[in-house]
Formats: sequence, C-alpha cells, structure tokens
Amino acid sequence: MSDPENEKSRKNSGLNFIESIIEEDLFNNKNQGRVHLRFPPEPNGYLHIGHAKSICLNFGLAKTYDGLCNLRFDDTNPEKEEVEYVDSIMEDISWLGFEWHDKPYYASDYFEQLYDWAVQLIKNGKAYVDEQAQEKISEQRGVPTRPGTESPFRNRPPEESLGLFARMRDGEFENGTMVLRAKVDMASPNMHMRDPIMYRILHQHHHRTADKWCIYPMYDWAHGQSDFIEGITHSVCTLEFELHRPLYDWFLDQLADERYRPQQIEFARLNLSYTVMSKRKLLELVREAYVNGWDDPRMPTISGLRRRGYTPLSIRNFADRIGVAKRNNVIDVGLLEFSVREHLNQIAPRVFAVLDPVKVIITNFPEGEVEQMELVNNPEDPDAGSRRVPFSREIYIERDDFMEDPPKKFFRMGPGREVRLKGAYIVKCEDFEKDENGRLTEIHCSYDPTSKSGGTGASRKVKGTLHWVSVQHAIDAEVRLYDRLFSDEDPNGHNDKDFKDFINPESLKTLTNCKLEPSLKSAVPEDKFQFQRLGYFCVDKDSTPTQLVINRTVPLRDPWAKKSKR
RNA sequence: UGUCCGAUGGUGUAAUGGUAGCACUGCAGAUUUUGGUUCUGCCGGUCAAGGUUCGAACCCUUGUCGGACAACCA
Repeated sequence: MSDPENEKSRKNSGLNFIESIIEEDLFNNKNQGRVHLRFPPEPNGYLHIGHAKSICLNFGLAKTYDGLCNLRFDDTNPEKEEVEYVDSIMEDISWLGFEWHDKPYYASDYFEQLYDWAVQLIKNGKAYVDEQAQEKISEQRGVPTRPGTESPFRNRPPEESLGLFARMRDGEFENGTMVLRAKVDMASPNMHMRDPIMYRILHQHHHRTADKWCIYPMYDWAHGQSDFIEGITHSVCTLEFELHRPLYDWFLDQLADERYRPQQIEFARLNLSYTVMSKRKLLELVREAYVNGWDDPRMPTISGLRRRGYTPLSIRNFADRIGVAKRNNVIDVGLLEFSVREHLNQIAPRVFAVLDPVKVIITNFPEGEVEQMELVNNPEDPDAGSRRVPFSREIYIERDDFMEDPPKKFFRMGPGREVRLKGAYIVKCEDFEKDENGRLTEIHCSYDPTSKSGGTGASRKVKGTLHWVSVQHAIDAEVRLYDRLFSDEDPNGHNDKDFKDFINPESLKTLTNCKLEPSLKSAVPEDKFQFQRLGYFCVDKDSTPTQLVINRTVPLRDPWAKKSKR
C-alpha cells in the first residue's frame, strides 16, 4: 500500500456491519481467530469501480484485522472466460495498491476435488443425475409462489447416478443431455433450494484446464467449496447472493463440521449516478464501439479511470467514503470526482495550458526579448519547487478570458481593463481585432514594467489573474475533454428505453489547437498536471514523440461558470 | 399474492436503550497572484401507527414503500 500517510485515518466513527461481525467472531475465537477473505472475480470482463469497492473492502478488512485475502478467479464457465481478462484483473488489483495472499488461485484448480465431493454426495443420496431436458427441469422448478415438482430421476439408486456421472465426465454425452443435481427440497420457498444443478455438460475448451473437462461445476457448488478449500472465514459478496446463502450452507453441511466453516456475508453493490455498472452492458459499449475499448477514459472500469488520470489513492479514499451497508444505494458521481480532485490537488504540478487560444500582443514590450518567469510548481507542496516559464511580447490567453462587453462581475480581460498575467506582469487591454465573422482574432495590451511578479508594482490589487503561454515557445497538443458518458442520472431506470439511448453525444470533445508551456515537452503517458485555472489533466498513451495527447481528468471546481450559466 | 433483505437530511454513512454526528452537495462569508486550495457559518433527516420503557432511530406488533429470487451464468 503506497503512501499510508495520505490514507484517510481509519474509522473515526462506528464499525460497518461486516467489521462488527468479524470483531464478534474474533471475540468468540471462531475459526481459531483467523480472518481470511477473498476477492473472487469471474474473468469474463474488465474490473470496474464497483469491483474496486469490493476489492478495497476485502483486502482492507484483511489488513485491518491482520488477516489474509486471496485473489481467486471464479473460472467455472469456459464459454465466457478468457486469459485477457485474467491478466487485466491482476494488473488492476496491483495498480489499486493491493497484494493478494500467496498466489492467484483458480476455482478450476479444484475441479478434481469438487468432482470427488460430488461423488461423495451421490453416494450419500444427496445428489442425482437428471436426464430430463432443460425445459422440463425448468418447468418442474415451479415459480417462487408455488412449489416445484420432483424429477422422475430424483430417487434413482446412487449406483446408477454414479455410473452416469462418471460417463458424463468421460464425454459420452452431448451438451445439455444430463446434469447432476443436489437433492434438497423441491417445495422450498427458496428457488435455489429446489434441487439446484451442480454440474452441466459443456464440451468446451477452458483457458486453464484446456480439454481435460467436459463437465463444469455451477457457481453454487464451486464457490462455497472453493472458500472451504482455501480456508476462507468470511466470504463477502453482493446482495443478489443472499438467497443463495441457505444453499451455500447446505453444501457445507455435507462436508464441514463446526471446527471450521466459512460464512457468507452480503453487502450492497455500488451504484453510481450517470453510469452503468454491469459487465454485460460495459461489454456492449465496447463491442458496439460506443467507446474506444475497455480503457476508454469515459468507462467506469479501473483501466478507464487509470487512463482518465485517477490515482489509486483517490479510488481507495472514495471506497472508504461511500461506506458499506445492506441497503441499495446510488452514489453521486460527484463524490468520485471530489476524491480525485482532493488527491490531485496535493500532488499535481501546476502548469499553464491554453486550450482555446487567442493571441495577445503586448505592444510596449520589447520585440525579441524573452524573460524567464519563476513559477511555483505546487502551492500545496513546498517541496515541489519552481520552474522557469518564458514570457515574451506575444502570448496566448484563453478565448473565454476576454469579453468585449463584460458584466461587472467578470474579473477577466475586457476593453480598458487590467488583469494580472500570473507570475508575470499586469497588463491592460488597449484594443482588439475581429475577423469578418466577428470572431476575436487578436488583443492588444500594454504592460506595466514595474508590476513584474515580486516587484514593487506587483502588489496592487487587480481583479483577475490569467494563465498564459508564450507564442514562440508554445508546444502544441491535442486535448480530450470528457464529460459523463450518459446524460441521464439513471440510464437503466427507464423500462421503455435502452440505456444506450441516453449516451451523452458530448461525452468527448477533442481540441486540437491547444498551446502548452514548454516544460511539458518531456511529459510521458500517465503524467498528471493541473492546468492552472482549468482542471486536472494527464498524458494519454496515444501521445507520440511529436504530438502530445492529453486527457482531462476532471475540471476544477468553478463557481463562476455555475453562476454565469444562470 | 411465497421467501429473503432493506428503510436516518438532496446523496451516502454513523449513533447498537441516554444530546441524531460525519462526508459529499447546496447556500453565505473570510483568505487567495488559480473564480482552485484552505477556513468559518448556515440550510437540511430517523417511512407510518401502535406498544414496551423514566427514556426508542435502536426493542416488539402491524402496516407502507423499495430491492432480490423462477440460466445447464456468476
């Protein structure tokens, strides 16, 4: 874990409900006082901010209770899973700043053990092979309000099931012709207890076990037993598995005794406003090219946030702040933005960048002269030092920083108005030029030579301070401005519409004529800056040695923009 | 008309029978060579009704509302 000093001090208030459970268990010396968690992703997609909540929870719990946390790939469905995803998941967890215990674990490593246990269940009359068609089984399962009916194969002799199960494994049967079912209770009000399927036949290559298996265990059978094998004490998952818990416990009843037994605990998943969070929907955005890949900076994926310029600490702080509970929640995406700003404010060097440049000529400044202005790199960090920024007769300022007919509260440049060029001189607008379309092309100013930063005339009050870049020293860049991907707070919340109907057409604006101060020349991908007065930005991996490409992570808070919009 | 889970300011989350607090947001002000940061203040909440109790957000009852469950997905 990097930079623990910056980490928010843990728990100045009460415990969350999972911490309460763990402390209670510790007090009772349950499981010999061990605390062992696990993060169990299915490698069928990229990790997103919702997973980050779970990662921070599980690894964080292990850390605070001096326990362990495994990374376990829940790879029991070869139809959807790929090594590409395994790799990205490991990269993302490491990047977030967590280390898994020992090595990456895989549910697929337990296939043999799971098979043996399944055989044991059959022998004990707790499981049977069902030869009915899928539709038949589904029909017999009934509905939540009505009990199901038993399969005609339910009470076949264990020897018969044993033989069939072995032949299933040997590949004698086609996909979908047979399943192994647990014999629980077809009349249970809990659908998951109505003789759930433990194994299905799937003649499918697996990314780790290759073609060794043609039967694969279902989630309910694989997951709890994997926890059991790994010695997991607290199996933390999301709310939708609540109804699975009786089955989780039922399977464990067949194998475990009171000396050690993992416990499933469910918490409410993260929902973010203006965002979709399901892997299926994110996949859809990628496949249908609404975004440019899983790591598109507009994606709520960890890799997208990384490319956007988020830091691991900012995400961890976010996870701390949102808390953990069982009620459904929607977190304002603004809280995530607050968390990056908070961290970037501490660490990001300030630089000058003009995104929409307009030329200013300082008419009384000597032609050909260049002054090196000393600028502080980060007022929040005295150790960040300072740098020299060249100033000359022609500079760029932001088009937005000039108004021909400004309102009284506009503290920037306008005809006859004085503004300070940050770190340089106070200038006064004497004149401006426009083209035939009325578009501003050039501003003429005079400067006060005594007003140089630090000089005698510099202390006088001037309403506005602008950033600037010297024309002859400027480097060009492409800057990508991102906005939320969806224009609706809850893109999933409309029964009559698809979430993609709410994609924000302005979620990406590309600016190609941006001017940066020369110190940015050596910047490399993932370098982060505050473009003074604009926001936090980072260098994108699309940059080339001759062309910088820069992403806007998040704009600065801007009360003026908010006010002037009204 | 089943089972399970949940309900505290706009959004989250604490208080575990004893002053409803914190964060984000919003609003107002101070500081500021970033309309940033920082600082100060303000607005704003226990789903409802009964019950237990000296005392209830917390315990009990009933109701209301919301969510989850009917893949050979996880």
